[in-house]
Amino acid sequence: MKTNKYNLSISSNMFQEKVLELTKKIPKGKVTTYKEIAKKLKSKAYRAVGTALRNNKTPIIIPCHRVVNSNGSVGSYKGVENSKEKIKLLRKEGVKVVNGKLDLEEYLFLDLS
DNA sequence: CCCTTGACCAAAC
DNA sequence: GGTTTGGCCAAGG
Repeated sequence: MKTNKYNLSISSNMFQEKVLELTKKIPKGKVTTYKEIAKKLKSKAYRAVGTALRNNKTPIIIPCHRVVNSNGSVGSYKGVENSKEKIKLLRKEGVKVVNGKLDLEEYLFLDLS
């Protein structure tokens, strides 16, 4: 979907908005994956989810550090892979991170309604 | 418009 | 266990 006859974007930003909304719902001490967020949006735009979070201007309000890769590695934060800051935040919330990875079986939060 | 770039994923080496 | 490869799709140039 691109533009309408007035050359205005139709559904741009909606994707990002939804991503941020879902991210806000992740409880402290839990995480979710880029894939699960995309799935909730009925999309396979895994990468676009990352793009949306990168665009996030309010990292405190939007806890984007709780979004990780589906293989259990923490992924990136503020454009930096395996960000020390991201790991720190997660640990502070009670998530065990070992060697840049965590146990999804234990921490994955799926009920994003 | 077309082309490139990613905070990714799954499968295959 | 790890690295590479092709695919994915929204955004920006």
